[in-house]
Amino acid sequence: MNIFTKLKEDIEDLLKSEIKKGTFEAIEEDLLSRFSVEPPRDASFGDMSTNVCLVLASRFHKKPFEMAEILMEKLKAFPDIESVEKAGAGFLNMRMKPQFWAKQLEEILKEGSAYGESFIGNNEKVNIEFTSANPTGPLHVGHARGAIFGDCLSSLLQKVGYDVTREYYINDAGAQVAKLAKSTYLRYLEALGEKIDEIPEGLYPGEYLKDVGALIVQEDGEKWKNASEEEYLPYFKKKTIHEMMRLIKTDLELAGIKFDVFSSEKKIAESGQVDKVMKILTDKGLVYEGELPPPKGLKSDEDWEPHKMTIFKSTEFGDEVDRPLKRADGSYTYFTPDIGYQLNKYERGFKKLIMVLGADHAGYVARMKAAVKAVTEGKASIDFELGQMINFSENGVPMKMSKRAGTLVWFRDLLNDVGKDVTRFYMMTRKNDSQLEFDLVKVKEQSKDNPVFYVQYAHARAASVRKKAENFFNTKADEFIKDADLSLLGEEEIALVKRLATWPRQVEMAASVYEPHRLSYFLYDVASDFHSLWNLGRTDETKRFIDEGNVDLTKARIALVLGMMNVIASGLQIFGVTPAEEM
RNA sequence: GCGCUUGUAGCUCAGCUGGAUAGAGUGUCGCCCUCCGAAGGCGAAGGUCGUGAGUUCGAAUCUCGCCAAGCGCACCA
Repeated sequence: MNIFTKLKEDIEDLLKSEIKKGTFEAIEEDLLSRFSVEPPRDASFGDMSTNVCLVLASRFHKKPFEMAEILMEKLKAFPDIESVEKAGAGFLNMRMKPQFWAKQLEEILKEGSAYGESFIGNNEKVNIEFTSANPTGPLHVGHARGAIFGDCLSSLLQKVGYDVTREYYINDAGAQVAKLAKSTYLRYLEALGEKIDEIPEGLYPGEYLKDVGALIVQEDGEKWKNASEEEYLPYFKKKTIHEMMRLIKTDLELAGIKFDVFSSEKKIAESGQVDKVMKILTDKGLVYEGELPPPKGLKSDEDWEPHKMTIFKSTEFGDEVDRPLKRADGSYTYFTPDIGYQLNKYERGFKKLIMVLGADHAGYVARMKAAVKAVTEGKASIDFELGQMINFSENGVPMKMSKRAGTLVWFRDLLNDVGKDVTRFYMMTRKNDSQLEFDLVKVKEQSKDNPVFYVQYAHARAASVRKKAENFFNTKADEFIKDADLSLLGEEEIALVKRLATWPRQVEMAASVYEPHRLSYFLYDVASDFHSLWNLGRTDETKRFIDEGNVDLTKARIALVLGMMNVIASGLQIFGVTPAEEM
């Protein structure tokens, strides 16, 4: 439960009843919710703060401080509120009673790592498409960010009550696939002992295709040796795609990512989806035959020959220029099947679509938004989350990556080197759309400037305290904290409870802006509070979590420790990171 | 030339979708272990929030101009 939302609702109810009593003038109902209840910037102001008087006083034809006077008295009567103060230009700052915080801790303990879940998503279906790397080889580090971000965003939206489908689009149709299959064929011949020259320009030279070639030899022997391209191509396409997807799925598994749906471009196209798109757009009068102007970035010395093609009037839906659906030779551009795919999602019941892409696909956004609007009559919306690139370095030395130079690092190499948990958490320490520095050496450092470590360390340390307490009480912690008297907790300890109690709000806020990275900062703060508390016990033995001379206080403190572990676990769960029991 | 993203402490970055005195880490300086995990804690110093205007009770946050960086701008996906 989000305690801020709860208090806001209570204040709204209060306003309504005071309007009834005639304290305030009647105003439109929807205005009554246009204020906020938030934690104050400075904790010394109180626990919760509202701008309700600033926002609404003028509507009631009152001055903010006048309205504040009136509300103060009413709020003081709330059972959980200890005191109310006016501040600034008309803020109301409230302090909650200690029992209130004790109740929050009880709830955290009851809910475990489920704490922070909510229903604001209302079980709405959301389709999140991410990764969707072409099945031409294993995932490389360039896919890492999108894959992890997409997965974490999915978990985050699930946490707040959306019905999330993680989806991967397999580009298994088109010219690239034929090139891929031809490359495999060369490797097949090679595996049969034939001498092949260098893989020709335009084909795929990747080593991993050798395995596919060898596999086909193993299964089919010389069956395809003298086959014509026409004969071998369909099988080699299918086989190679299948094997490449196996590699990709292995990589994903290593990263802790599990997709719900893999959609095949080929299958969707074969179902007539592309023709359907043409028909819908044509029927709406959004298609014409014509020529497009030369691209804006064209340098004057480059050639540009206009062709007559079939074009979608995407400018009617906010795009910069109209986009071609069919080339001059009548074949479809990549764009048309893609529209068909988005329509397919809509037909499967998704009205909320999210696509996670690299920033280099930014040009794709406007046209696809336009297309989705057109083809679903505005009933579905598609949001794009563009991830900026990662600059990889090793001890400060930038790593150059290129396929040609063969220095490209595979995603699996990254995962094996740095570890799944560290990689995932570290990706969540930056906003998706800002550039990320990823130093393969620094992310493994075990110090507090590494948030991954710092948060895990707090959890491991807490686990160690729990273990020690369990030895002391000779029972499981869950048992002996049952009769803990949480009112015994001191001010510093309550401060941590207060932070933990804002967790549901943090999750909701992060979810509402699709920014899971915010949670990493919150977890860092929780860890920091915990480490501080710990250190109080260094100089003052009575402040240790386990005070053998004070059994009751020890129980209450261990309850707090477990509560903190729950919140860290709840957050790490969203990130797909396993909380460390020891390090 | 146009579009998108970004610009906050020396460095790396947060900043709660317009709120109160702009925050962390790192680096620099000072302090705290006869051990519940010092892999940590406490404190000092450090900012004209790129820049110029505008919107209003109130702007790092919204609008516009300018400057700078990254990415993109074909019938390639």
